[in-house]
Amino acid sequence: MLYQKTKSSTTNYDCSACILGHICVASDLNNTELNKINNLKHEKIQIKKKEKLLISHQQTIYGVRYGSLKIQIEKPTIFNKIVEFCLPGELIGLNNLHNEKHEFSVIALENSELCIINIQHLDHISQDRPYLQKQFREIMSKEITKSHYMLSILSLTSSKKRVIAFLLNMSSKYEKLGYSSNNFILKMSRKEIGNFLGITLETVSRILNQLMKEKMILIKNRNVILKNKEQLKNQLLNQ
Amino acid sequence: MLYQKTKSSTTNYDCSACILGHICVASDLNNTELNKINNLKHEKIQIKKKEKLLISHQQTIYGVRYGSLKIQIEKPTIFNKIVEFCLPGELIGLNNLHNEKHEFSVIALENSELCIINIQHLDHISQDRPYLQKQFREIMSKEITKSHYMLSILSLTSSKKRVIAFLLNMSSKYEKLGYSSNNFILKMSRKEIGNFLGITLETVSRILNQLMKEKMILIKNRNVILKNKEQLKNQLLNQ
DNA sequence: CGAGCATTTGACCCCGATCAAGTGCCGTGG
DNA sequence: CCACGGCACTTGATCGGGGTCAAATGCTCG
Repeated sequence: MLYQKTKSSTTNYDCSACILGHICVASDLNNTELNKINNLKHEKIQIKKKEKLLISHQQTIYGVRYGSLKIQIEKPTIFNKIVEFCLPGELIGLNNLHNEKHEFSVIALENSELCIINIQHLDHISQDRPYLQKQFREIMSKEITKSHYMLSILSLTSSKKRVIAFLLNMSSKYEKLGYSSNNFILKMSRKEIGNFLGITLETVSRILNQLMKEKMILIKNRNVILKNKEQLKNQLLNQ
Repeated sequence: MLYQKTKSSTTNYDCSACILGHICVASDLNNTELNKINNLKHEKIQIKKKEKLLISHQQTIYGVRYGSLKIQIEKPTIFNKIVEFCLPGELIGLNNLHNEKHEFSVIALENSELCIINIQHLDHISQDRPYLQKQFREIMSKEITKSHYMLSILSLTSSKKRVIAFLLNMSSKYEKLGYSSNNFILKMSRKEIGNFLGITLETVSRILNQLMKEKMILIKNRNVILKNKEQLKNQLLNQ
């Protein structure tokens, strides 16, 4: 189940042709600029559902082309804590651009494809393009903000609020991708949601069904419909 | 109590003369390089104990020169969640280098001094110094790693583990500064620790006293002595 | 179609939140 | 310098949310 990079099928492709260009590293670039960085050719990698990619080397980040994945910390002290779920357009490995020991892994929740971005290569082409550096810094900064937001969610005492925050978070992720923000399919299990939120899978299940009884959502298996997003948001405000 | 930047006393000073040079943005630079960036003059700011600095503009980061501070998210939905305690040599504002709305504040736990680093200025001088960009990226990446570590702590179900992780975390911070890692003074209240860890102040108090009874620590008011760090670390591993 | 995982649901119980009361500590002002 | 007010901290009692264990049912994929 462990996926070695060397075993994987990789292909060169052109950044300017990437369907994710507008939300990826190359975002905010106009066509002229996009053509300029055509020389940023890089590989892509396919990961099948449930396969695991152990991240060890520090010179690479990954952009999700399609699919969905979970990022989990690999530590003896901490039982495989999931810190993030990633959808297309998101970057993986921003937490790994330094020398301190820090192991984590990427596991595909469905068949997925990542593009492999060599950070030195990115450095090279951004040397005379300061806006690229700025843009990359902004992406990293947003990542920190996201983590802080998650920290605040995990401090919300009630499990109900955690689950609601999770649903709204997934909703906004799908919205960003241009999909319906009220009607989506969860790619992860109740157990994985629980891991992510710091609660048990039974509690996740109970709360989802409670929210359904309260007519705020509809949930059948992993199909979610948010019936009343405003009411959900209000729940986060209460006391 | 709200501290306006315009009201504050600021002074220009020279980066190469900063006592924090070796752990600040200029870290890993040799003396020759340090001289090169002498033109990175910038201001410093003094914040008195309990004073608050609201961060709004996105072009600035702050380096702690001395003192200690807490960083908290300002959101209507979340009651002033503390996401970090900062000691000298740490950077503040890395989560704010993007355009998305994101308010947070810095509150001094004791009289402190920050140096104000204009990010555009930093950009300017690092344009022909790629290693500076790389270094800054590494610092940001570490910040993400730290947040992920905190996320995993907040998922540790037991409050006891949270408190132990907090103590070990503070210990390593003081160690990095060259102070004793087994004997330090907490600058924050039980309430603030509880906020940070997502538990109540009463629970913090009870657990600290429990750890004392178990002879792993000594604590009197805010003076902490770690008597058996190995045992503390083992507590995190158990089941 | 069947094995094994995912999910639901119930019962029980414990950890930690909440409320409350008392003590300690610190800074300010008389 | 002392007295006082208010915050910080401790400690106790109670209670409920959510963890744990268990069993049944539902899905999914080989």
